[in-house]
Amino acid sequence: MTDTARGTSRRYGTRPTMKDVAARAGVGLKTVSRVVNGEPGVTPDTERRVQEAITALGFRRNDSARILRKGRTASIGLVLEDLADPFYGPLNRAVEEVARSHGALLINGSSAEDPVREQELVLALCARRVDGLVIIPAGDDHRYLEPEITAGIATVFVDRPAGQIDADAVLSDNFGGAQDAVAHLIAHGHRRIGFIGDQPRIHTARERLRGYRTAMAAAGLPVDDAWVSLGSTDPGRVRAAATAMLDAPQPVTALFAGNNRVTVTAVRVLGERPRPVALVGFDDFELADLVRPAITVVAQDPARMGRTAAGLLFRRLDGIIDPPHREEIPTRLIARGSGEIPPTED
Amino acid sequence: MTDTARGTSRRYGTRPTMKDVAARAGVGLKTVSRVVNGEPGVTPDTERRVQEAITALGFRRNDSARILRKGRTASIGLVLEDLADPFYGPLNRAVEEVARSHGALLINGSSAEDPVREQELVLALCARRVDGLVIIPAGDDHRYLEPEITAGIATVFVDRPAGQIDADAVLSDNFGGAQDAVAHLIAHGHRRIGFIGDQPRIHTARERLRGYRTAMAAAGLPVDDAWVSLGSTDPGRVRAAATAMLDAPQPVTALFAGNNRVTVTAVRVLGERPRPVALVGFDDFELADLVRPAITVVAQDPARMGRTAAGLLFRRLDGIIDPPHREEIPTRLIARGSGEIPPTED
DNA sequence: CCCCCGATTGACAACGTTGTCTAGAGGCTA
DNA sequence: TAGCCTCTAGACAACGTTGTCAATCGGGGG
Repeated sequence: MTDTARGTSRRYGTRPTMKDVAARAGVGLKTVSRVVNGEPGVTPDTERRVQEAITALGFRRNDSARILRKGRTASIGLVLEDLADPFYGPLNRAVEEVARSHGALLINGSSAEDPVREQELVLALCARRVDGLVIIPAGDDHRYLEPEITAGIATVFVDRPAGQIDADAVLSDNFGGAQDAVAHLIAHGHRRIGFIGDQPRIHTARERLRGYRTAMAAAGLPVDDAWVSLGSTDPGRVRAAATAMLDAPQPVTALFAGNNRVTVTAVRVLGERPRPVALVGFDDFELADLVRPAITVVAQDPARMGRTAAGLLFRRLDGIIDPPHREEIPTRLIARGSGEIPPTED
Repeated sequence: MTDTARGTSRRYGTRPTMKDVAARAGVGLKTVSRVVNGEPGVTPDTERRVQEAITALGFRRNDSARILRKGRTASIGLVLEDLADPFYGPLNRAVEEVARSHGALLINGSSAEDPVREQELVLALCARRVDGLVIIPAGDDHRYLEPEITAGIATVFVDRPAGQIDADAVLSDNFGGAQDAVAHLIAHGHRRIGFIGDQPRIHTARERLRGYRTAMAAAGLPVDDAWVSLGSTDPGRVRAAATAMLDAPQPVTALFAGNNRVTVTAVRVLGERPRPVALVGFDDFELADLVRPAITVVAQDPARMGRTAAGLLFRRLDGIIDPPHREEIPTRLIARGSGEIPPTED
């Protein structure tokens, strides 16, 4: 780029800089910077001249340069499993609102539940020097983050804890919620209850299974291995698991679905069967009250999780340095009908 | 920051730079740059020394500086109405996937359907020098974008066209889809059909209303003003509108809901009424098939819209400069039951 | 034995902004 | 009127990287 192409006749794709504005307004570079940033010490007359030049040239401050100079990017990264998953919508939005209230932008991406992709994404965000990270982890080893955290990138894990490192985390009460769900079914007379959950490498799946087992044990009920199925939330897999439990010689009379995707598939499967089967799902979802029977769920509060996580992040960024902190968000059982169906024998 | 604090004993919050790596490896700065970027012309032995230094220091390239130098940020901005709205989930994800395949990150934010906030957000993204923008507009005047587009920021509008400027747009066939929906109801015997839609300043709401009116006119049916209600999608407003239409002396026998939020509220209202009322909704939604009756919808394809928009964006970024291009994505009527209910008189 | 060539390497400027420091103008006090 | 202080303004370096260019080295051909 030649100097002549700059300032006088701008070419397509070239933006005016403060230098150009300064030249046009007949002032120094720093004076433009002062006007742009609303710093004091500029005569009203000078300011007017600069403003006119800014408007005439269509100048817009280059935040890349500003970031480089100031060291803070005023942006935070959010890594979650799938941007398209409705469960993460409110969480995403809540994080965004908090970021916005702190003047920060949000960069986000999906890990697609792939630890490698999670790491790539996180490190790309670190290279951008985001001020902080909110991570819904896919992997279970986050030692790769240690240098970043040491270097000052605040990090908060949500929904699932970090693996192999000690970091802030905001989690649902998965264990307690699962206990409540199963206890609810037991209270309605069920003794053979199936659990279909997510892959066991996922922390929430393990915790919910633990809640299931604990509630069953607390009621003195045995658990047949055939009643427990952990794996992908692929509809085919879930459908097969549910069908197997329902067609067994001693079929389950109730299902506890480990997350909202499992619940949706379970609703479809149960709708096709003659005999009514009770169902409680972990995670609330829109329209759960419109399905017949309406679906009883253990509701999490994803918006609150997002708000809490982002709040924690910015407290850290503001220099309030505590030891890593783990926060647990309570769940709430919402009885709507499907969980109150009594057991029926063939 | 003193030079002694750098390179030898790093402090918390300070990251090593290429200069530090170079010093430690006993090579020049540019050689480190070459290794980091995988450029040719480095001896295996030198490369090894540099790699060791990188690992030892926990160096990570500062992309802010890189961006400043190279002029491309490898990031695109996505502005939509609400990150938490399930309709935008697949769109968001599709844009992200395309961005990822081009090595770009996604910065996104919600306009909350507020034109001022949209503009703030868009200009903040421009200040970050995103390479391109995908915008679901809230406002109807986008002249503020003209200098940015001239400066080379590629811009694609999705779901709704830009206002007052000529820009790429990817839209659903709102008019045709609405026509199909209403014609479907007419074919099932309805003559008094209500339309509850979004605020009239929103392009899609106007187009869908136009489709409604056209279909009615094509069947030679009059449209009573009391059958049409445009406004916010707030449940209270929608409920009131639906109730008024259904309680009128000449009540409507079918409802056409202008978007998924309206549809959901309509389902709730209709579920409370003794007399069955037909319903077709614009936008598909998860579980529409599980509600009883299952909901007939005009389905859009938000993932395809996102893919198309992002594809267009990157084609522009790759220098394929066409005149602004408008693409229309077809809709598809999915009959599930609620749209096939015949008219019933009191 | 000298020269040329390619390969490797590093010095230096530039990207556009902000922090620091200094210059100069003008007003006030003694 | 000299001296000091305040207020405005600009020169300059720095942020950490990459592009350009020149220097150095070793080897092969004449």
